[in-house]
This record gives sequence, C-alpha cells and structure tokens, in this order.
Amino acid sequence: MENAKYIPDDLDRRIIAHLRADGRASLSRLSKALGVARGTVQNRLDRLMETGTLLGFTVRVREDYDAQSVRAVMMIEVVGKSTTQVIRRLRGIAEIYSLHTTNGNWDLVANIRASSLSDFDRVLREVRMIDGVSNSETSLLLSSV
Amino acid sequence: MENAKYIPDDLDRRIIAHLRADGRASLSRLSKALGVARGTVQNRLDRLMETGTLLGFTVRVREDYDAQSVRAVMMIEVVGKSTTQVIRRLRGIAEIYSLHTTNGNWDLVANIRASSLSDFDRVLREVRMIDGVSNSETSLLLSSV
DNA sequence: AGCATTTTGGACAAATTGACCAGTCATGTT
DNA sequence: AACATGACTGGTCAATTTGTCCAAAATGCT
Repeated sequence: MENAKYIPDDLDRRIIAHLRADGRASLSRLSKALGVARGTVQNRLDRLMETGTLLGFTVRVREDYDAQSVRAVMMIEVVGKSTTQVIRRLRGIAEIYSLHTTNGNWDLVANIRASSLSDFDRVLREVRMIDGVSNSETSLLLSSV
Repeated sequence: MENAKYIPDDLDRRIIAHLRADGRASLSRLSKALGVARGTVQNRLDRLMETGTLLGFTVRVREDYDAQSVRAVMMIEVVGKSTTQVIRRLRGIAEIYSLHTTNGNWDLVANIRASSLSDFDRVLREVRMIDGVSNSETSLLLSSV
C-alpha cells in the first residue's frame, strides 16, 4: 500500500507552471528562467515523473480537431449502496472519459467522448442497463461558446 | 475574414497522434517513427503551429495537483431568446472554464473551476443573477473515480 | 558537530535542432 | 507532352541541448 504521494515544493511548482505554458521548453531555458542550475531542473523533472506528479507531455490541439467526436455529460443516480459496483462497471466503458462522484441531485457525473453517434448511443444504452443505475440524464455538448 | 482552417492530412494526424502521446518527442525520433525525412516533420510541425491546428505544448499533471481547486458542472436554463446575451455574460466570468450549448433539459453546460469555496459560491451567485437565467443545477465534482 | 541530501558549476561526448541546399517526385496546368 | 509548382528527400553545417559524469558548496536534520 504505497500511497504517500510526493509533495512538490515551490521550485517544483514553478517548473510545472513553466512546462504547462510550454511543455517543450528545454532544460537549459528552464534553468535560466528559474535561476537554478540545469542539473537541478533535470533532477526535479526526473523526480516529478518518477513520483507520478507529472504524467507525461502532450500537445494542445485546436478544439474542433476531433470533429467527428461526440461529447456529452451524463448525470447518474445510483440506487442504494451499489455505487462501488456501478463505478467499476462504468470504468470499463472506454467512452467514459472522466468520472466523478458528486453531491447534487445526482451521484455521479460522467464525461463521455464517443467517435460517432452510434457509439454514443451504445454507451448510453450500456450505462442505463447497469444494475444499480436508477436514473440518468444526458446532455449532448453542442458547440463550444 | 480569414476563416479557412487548415485541414490536416494523414501525415499531420500521425504526427499529432505521436505528440499527443509524447509531446516532447524529438523531431528525429518522430521522423524515424513515421518513416519520413526530418525536414518534413519539421515543416509540418511549423505549419500546424502557424495555422493554429496545434495550440502549443504542455504537461499532463496528476489530477489532484491543484488540490485547492473546486470543480463543478453547472446546467443552465435560459428563458426565451436571451441565450446570446447570457453567453456573453457567462464568458466574462473567469471561473467558467468551458461553456457549451446543449440539447437536453438544459440550454447550457458550464464547467466551473474556482480556487476556493468562497470563490465558487460567488460564481454561483453571479450566474444565477444574470438576466435570462431562469434555472440552474450545480453538481460539485468530488473525488475522481 | 556530524551526516545525508541537494544544489551548483563545470566538463564532455552524443543527440538534436534550425537553417540551408540540390535533386527527385507527384500534381495539376497550359 | 512539356512545364511549373509544391512537397519530400537526403545531405551538410554550426549552434544548442541533453545525458552523464564529477567535486565542491550549501542545506537540512539529528
């Protein structure tokens, strides 16, 4: 049960802030910008990756790049104490992009990303058929405004 | 009115796919992985940036890194034809991270990220006071499961 | 004070980048 | 068919960056 998460200090956070703005910034440039030795940035970055504080690097893409994708947010109500079971089932659905517990009128909020309307439709059906899901409400995300 | 967006071809998409998985991959490595000359990758990448298909590079951070942040999804109902006005007002609220029109029981879906519960509370109040907002339902996102 | 860890500044070879260039290929045009 | 255009290739080159060392200095902890 190794669960003690690494707690980033101020320098770590400054490194991360820079990398969030420019994930391809060179270590040399970072070290200059932060006023520390290059080796230090290198060590910190290694540690941030090892400890899982940083998950990886990626590229930000224009919003409509994946134009074919269907996005929606689905509110889910779970009956009784079956939440854990339901979560396990939901986790197995690839199109569920993120899943949060919530406190409002609903129990779970699922972020759905499907690659077609038929995939999307299948996901809805699958979710509603899960034992313990008593109610749900889905809002298709249309244009981003 | 220059609005004609650059349409990425297959090679562009393969480059982007690789960069999504590893945003720090070197051009040399990309060129080897994709089987094209380095100059080609270099040119494509430049063009993808120039045309705004790629917005920039960043780092993926552990979900609970910004632990102090309060996240929620807010469903909003708008009365009559005031949607455009309401959107304009909502767009001025910094804590509204993303905003989509939708087709379900609601008219808008807002993704909220505040840095404290009091900020969050203020946002809720502001939204509800906007003229044209007839109803809303907010779900605080608790743990990610 | 004494020890462990981190940071620093320096070094070095290897890798990567940016900028070129001439030649080839595919495409569409006249 | 001949041509112009643009993209791709494979190559070079200098400059930058990276990975990997090292010893000394600084820092933190007991």
